[in-house]
Amino acid sequence: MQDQSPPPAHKPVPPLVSPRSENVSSAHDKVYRGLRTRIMHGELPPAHALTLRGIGREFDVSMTPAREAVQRLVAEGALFMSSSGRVATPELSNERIEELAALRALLEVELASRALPRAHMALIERLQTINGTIAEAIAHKDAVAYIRTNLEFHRTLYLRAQAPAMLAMCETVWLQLGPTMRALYGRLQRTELPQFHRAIVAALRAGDEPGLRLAVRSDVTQGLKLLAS
Amino acid sequence: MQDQSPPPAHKPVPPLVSPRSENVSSAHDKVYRGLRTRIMHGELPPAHALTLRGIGREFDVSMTPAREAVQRLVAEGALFMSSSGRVATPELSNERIEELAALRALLEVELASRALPRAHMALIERLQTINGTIAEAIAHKDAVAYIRTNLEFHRTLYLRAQAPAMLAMCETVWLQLGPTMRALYGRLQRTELPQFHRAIVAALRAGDEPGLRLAVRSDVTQGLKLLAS
DNA sequence: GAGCTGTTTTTGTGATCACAAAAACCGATG
DNA sequence: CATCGGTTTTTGTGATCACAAAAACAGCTC
Repeated sequence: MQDQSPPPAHKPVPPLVSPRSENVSSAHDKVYRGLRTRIMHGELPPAHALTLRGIGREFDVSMTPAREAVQRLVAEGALFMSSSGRVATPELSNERIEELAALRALLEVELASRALPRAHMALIERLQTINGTIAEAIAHKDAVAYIRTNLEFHRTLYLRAQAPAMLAMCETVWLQLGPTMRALYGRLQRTELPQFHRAIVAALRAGDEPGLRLAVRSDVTQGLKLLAS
Repeated sequence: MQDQSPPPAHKPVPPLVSPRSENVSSAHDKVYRGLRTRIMHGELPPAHALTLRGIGREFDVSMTPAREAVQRLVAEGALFMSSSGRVATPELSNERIEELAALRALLEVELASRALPRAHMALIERLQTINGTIAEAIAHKDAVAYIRTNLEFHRTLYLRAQAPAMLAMCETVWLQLGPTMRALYGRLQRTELPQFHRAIVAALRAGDEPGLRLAVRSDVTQGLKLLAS
């Protein structure tokens, strides 16, 4: 009976590899950001289930930071939590999608309108470059790359609006739509490049505010109308 | 001091008062909702600091659910977290307040517009009743009651819009403005009852959509314009 | 062979603990 | 009297554990 009653057992101090030095930015933030970009970029399909222990294993942290990250994403609508606490990416109803599309239109038209007077040449050229990257993603039939670069186009423009709270709300909507957009563009297999993006650039160049508002509204609305099929 | 040398003895199982039976809805939700309504209703001034252990003591839970609730509120912008992890109610800059006011106008005009075709007589009468309660709160110089009933007026109307995602975003904005509204109305000491609320009710009764949009926009904007003083 | 029941595994929840860093405190010194 | 130094206290962070409930699985009966 060598180890009959291991009295201490109380070894709660694990490695402790000295987490200081270097701005690790708190482990749960790493998990939060990792999951957030994955969801927003459409790397996860709708109704994809996640487990806290699985997340912890993947990001090499314990359950505590994983839970905080998940809670935060649930609060933002990026994940849905069942009554038993299980979390999964949302499977949106048609009414919900239409409502989120209306929200996108409302917010993004305003953001674009505010960005217009501050849009200089360098910004417009950057937007055109991004448009080229989007065309590449479409040519490669890479849905994730398409979603990511498409959002980058919009964010680049809206950053000029100098309206951080409004942009944050906008990104929350994108987050909620992430898995749905993946499912949508995944089965859509579009081959044309976004026509409205060119209209946006043209309106910016011309300083045409009504044209810009219409182009943004059309771009935001068009993709999400196809799901009625 | 007083080296008790507390023998751990490994007794991690506390009372465990059988949390089953009854839908306790998970302890952190109780904390979240409690803090959320307190912040939204303006019971806390701006820059009011909170501690996890203090929250846990107040709601009679441990630090874990308190942390989750705080994380969630931070994600929604209801609390701000310093780099060292301390949390406090936000002290908004003037630009931020103006931006949030613009967001309120954008969202609430749309919500009111969507609610208009569904607004029946019972709703209009309910709104008038709430207006009476608001007048009482003003008479009693009760800032918290004023904020609470004022938000109730708006929420009652917007619920008819059948747009839950939009209403949720709207409430997030209210949440961020809670402490600021307390500070504002606290030192304002207004005695007149809200003129635009009557305009909203009148426009609803007349089915006048442009009038409704203008009235809502004015009501939302007016209060927050005074802070330039 | 299909359906149901009892068991086993998985999973979320909340409490506790050790630790690091920030904050508060407090005394000594110029 | 103010300021600086060190010490003590407070506070957030993350890991771990026990437990309950849900899910998965197995075995048994009809």
